[in-house]
Amino acid sequence: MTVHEMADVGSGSLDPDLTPIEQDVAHRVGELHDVDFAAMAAVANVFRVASAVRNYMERNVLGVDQLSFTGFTTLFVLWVWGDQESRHLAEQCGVTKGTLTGVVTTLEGRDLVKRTPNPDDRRMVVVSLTTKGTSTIRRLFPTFNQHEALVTQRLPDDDRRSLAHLLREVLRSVDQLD
Amino acid sequence: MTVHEMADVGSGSLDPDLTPIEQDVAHRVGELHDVDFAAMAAVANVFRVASAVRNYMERNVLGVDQLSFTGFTTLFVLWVWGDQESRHLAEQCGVTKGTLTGVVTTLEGRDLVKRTPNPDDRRMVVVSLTTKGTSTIRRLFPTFNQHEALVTQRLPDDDRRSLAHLLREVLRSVDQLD
DNA sequence: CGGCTATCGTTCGGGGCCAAACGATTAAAC
DNA sequence: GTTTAATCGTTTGGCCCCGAACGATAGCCG
Repeated sequence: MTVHEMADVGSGSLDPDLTPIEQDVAHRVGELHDVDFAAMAAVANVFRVASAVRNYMERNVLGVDQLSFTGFTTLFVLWVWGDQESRHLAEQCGVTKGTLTGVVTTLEGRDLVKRTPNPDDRRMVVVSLTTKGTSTIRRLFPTFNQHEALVTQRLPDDDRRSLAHLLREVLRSVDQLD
Repeated sequence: MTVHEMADVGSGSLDPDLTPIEQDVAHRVGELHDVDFAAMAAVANVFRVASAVRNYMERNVLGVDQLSFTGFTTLFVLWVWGDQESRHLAEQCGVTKGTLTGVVTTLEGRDLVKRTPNPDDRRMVVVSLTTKGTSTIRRLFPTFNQHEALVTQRLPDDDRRSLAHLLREVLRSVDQLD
């Protein structure tokens, strides 16, 4: 249903689940025709949640270790998959290789990861966890996961799985477009 | 169900909906006890989707106008709610006021918004759309919304609304924690 | 009135982020 | 065997992002 169609039903028919912000948007954008309001709400809330959770995690979990969210992700990827060449590490962290260079340099300066040139192909560099990096991610991950549970505490377990499932479908939609 | 409990059922019982990445994580993190896998998958996928959609939009919709995602958001907020004092604008855009200063400066340099000092209280600055800014957001928003529909094209309308609803609950969970 | 106190927007430092250009290295083509 | 092309990680320039510190302004209260 578009906003226009929704307006036809009467302004009192606004979905009460909408946040106050969304209700404003529904009213003001209503002047346009053919607005896909469901898609707009879904996408907008993905960004709101990502921003809120990212800030929450950096403040309450990662801040004490001076770690950025991407820095944490990098440690986690290396912990789960083991040593990685830079381009693979960048891809799994969801950043470009140029960005990863900076992130790895930061982590290397704190002795959490190390670079090792590949002798067989001198273009490549292997990134791996140091002892300090390993102990850091092993200590941090359980806490991080507990807070993942907290930021989704209003959702029963089935809803958490539904949320993950719906997001995977969006991911597949985007992949189809490239 | 934790990963540990899931492992008890047998490794062949992994949810087939999981992406290959998630299946790896489930196996490797299985050494730990009490991992809330549903929460982990939900949160991780929020970030994957946010990153993928943000990059997609900046490349395919906003790139031609040299607009960042936050720049677009700023124009949209001003368009929907009208002129805003900086602190309100920052809050609705989901960034700090320090960040907004830079974003507004960038937009001002491209003649999309303008700053007006408030004569009644000279601490405040009102940000408003220029004529060029108004025409830009009016031209851009319909295209943006069409691509919001595209990146969620694998979801029927009911699922889009469910997704938005579940995300709102996460937002409320985070708000309760502060 | 004059000194607190709060709040405004800006500035600063340190990172994260991308696209494009780059040098180094390897592989392919002839 | 030398030229050509592809791929690696890094660098660069420009912007976004945050938290903390700052100067300017306004309101309170003795």
